[in-house]
Amino acid sequence: MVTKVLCVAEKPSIAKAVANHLSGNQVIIRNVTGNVYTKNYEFHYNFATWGNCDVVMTSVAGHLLSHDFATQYRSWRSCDPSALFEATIDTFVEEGKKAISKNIEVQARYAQILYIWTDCDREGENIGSEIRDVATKINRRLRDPGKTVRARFSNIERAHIIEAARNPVPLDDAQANAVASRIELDLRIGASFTRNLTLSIQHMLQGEEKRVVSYGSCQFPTLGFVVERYFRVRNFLPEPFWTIKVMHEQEGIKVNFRWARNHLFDRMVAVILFERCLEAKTAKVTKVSTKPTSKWKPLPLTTVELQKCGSRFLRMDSHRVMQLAEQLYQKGWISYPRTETDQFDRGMDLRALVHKQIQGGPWRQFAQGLLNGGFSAPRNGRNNDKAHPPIHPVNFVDPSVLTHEEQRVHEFVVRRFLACCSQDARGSKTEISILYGIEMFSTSGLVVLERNYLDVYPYDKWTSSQDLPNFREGEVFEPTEARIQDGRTSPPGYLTEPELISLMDANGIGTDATMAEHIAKIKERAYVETRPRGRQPRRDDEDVSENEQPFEPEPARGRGRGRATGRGRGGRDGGNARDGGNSGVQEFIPTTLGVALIEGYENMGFEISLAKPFLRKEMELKMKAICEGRKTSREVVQETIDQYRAVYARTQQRLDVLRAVRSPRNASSWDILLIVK
DNA sequence: GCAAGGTC
Repeated sequence: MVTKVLCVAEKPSIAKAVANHLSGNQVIIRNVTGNVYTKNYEFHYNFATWGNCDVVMTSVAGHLLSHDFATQYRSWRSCDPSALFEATIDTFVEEGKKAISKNIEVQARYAQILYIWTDCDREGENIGSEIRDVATKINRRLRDPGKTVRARFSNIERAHIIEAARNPVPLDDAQANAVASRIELDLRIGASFTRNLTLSIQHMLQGEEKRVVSYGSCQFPTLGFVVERYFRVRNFLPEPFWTIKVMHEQEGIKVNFRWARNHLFDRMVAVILFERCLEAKTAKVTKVSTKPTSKWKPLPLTTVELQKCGSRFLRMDSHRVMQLAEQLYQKGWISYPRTETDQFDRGMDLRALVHKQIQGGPWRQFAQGLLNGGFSAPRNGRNNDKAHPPIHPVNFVDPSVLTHEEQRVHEFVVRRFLACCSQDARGSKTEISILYGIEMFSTSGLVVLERNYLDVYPYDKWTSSQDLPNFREGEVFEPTEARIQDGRTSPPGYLTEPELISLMDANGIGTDATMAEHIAKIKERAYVETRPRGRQPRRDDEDVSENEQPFEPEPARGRGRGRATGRGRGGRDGGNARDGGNSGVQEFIPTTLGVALIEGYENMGFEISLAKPFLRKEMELKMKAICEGRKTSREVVQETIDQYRAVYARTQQRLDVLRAVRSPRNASSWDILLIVK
């Protein structure tokens, strides 16, 4: 008898791709009643493990099961919110997922093998266990050893998929359990704190009665970043500094030289050094060098990068960018938009993808140029989620069939991809150093020789500077002008969306798919407000000379106070230098309520601060411990709940004080701030 | 009315 194998992927696109590879196009496609996205692919396949099989390949759409408190706890006033720490949690299939789960049941009934093809990450392992739960309920034999397996795959390239089909492995229950703990903790802690905060504070807030004051393990650290920057701006103390400016005019060109010491915070010292320069009268050219330089093309596009670029270049918030990318993906124009991978797989035929783009669009000729010899393999970044390639166009679409907003995101994706397949920009950089007294000064100039990728990627700026006059090494001249100039350090700017995303990314707050949602959530909750950043006034500590090339300028805003440098950024990208041209990008300012919440929890004196990103990191460590068998999921849930109970109790005390002291009528968010402090 | 994580 032929073995029946039921394969289930995490999403329809994977089911389709895998079915295509395994079936050799001998496939029957059936619709699934009640869900327009899910399809069943029926074909034959000779598995190394089970021989010739009848295969049904289908998919779920993310998690199949939902979790919520038992019905008696659902109403907000049904119980004390702290009861949710131990309330019964029901697991069920939500209405919208019933058709998919029914399909699994029907297909699993006579299957001998359940073959899970979810993404190879923790969530995927958990989704796999949900699929197994549904299938084994109908068909208990699938619980027997070796009857439920999963595929290990890291991309959907043909040879790789066939290799994965050859080597099924067991589902990793430890990983699935780790996620189960995460789900339970987020639900219990989020719901209990949210109900408690809302029911205690709501009536004191102006505006709508229905305002929710929520706590979430991702919302709060996100808000925390905004508040922290806010205070860094507010508490900033400008510090005076002094610098020496040297200008020399040669061949009719005015050249400004930068002091090697940049600036000093001690006026006396600066004046003494300046006087020594004047005493020397002449300056001597110590170095003239001209070297080739290049500006690297961008890395393949990840979700986080797409969101940051959306804010910077398209003036769209990250949430909107993701919505549009999702639409473009579903219409089949771009690849899967949720990816951490910034490396293209070797097996991918990138030239074929470039070829599709010669059909039209303003990038048509550039794409043709790549095919005519301009092509260069993309750079490899450091990240690979082993599930999805970088975001790239998969088909040509006439821009006129897209909405205006779709067009802009699509154009960015296409241009980014073509830039990746192009060559670095090349230039020539000249550096001139002089010794004036015993002080060093320098200037530099740039000539762009080959624009290459820049021609298709207008989001990067790299332009030739003014020509430098000829200086000879050893040449001595009397500078046209030398003066001492004072200035003050200026505060960093409020947090921008690209910066916030970088911080979340670096601290593991949210995932590529959810970061934008957390940001949208804290706006919706009125914890923060956004406004377009106006053009920053030119800072006086900014050494912008006319012949300075814009290549790798000093970090944008917020150069610190000399010793205590700058802001706490931990991102890979932490304040990309390209921020230079981003007037109009949104900046985040916390509301009084947002500040009150963070301050309130920060000042509680616990070793765990709900506002800081450590908690999420700790959660990550605990999940790892479960995965490696060092802890059980029960232990982790129990000890974490105990920690939060302590914080909850303390919160409760303060909220009680707050309620007692103020009558609802004349209280304001400021009162909350004062009292929780 | 609540979280965060998948996904359409």
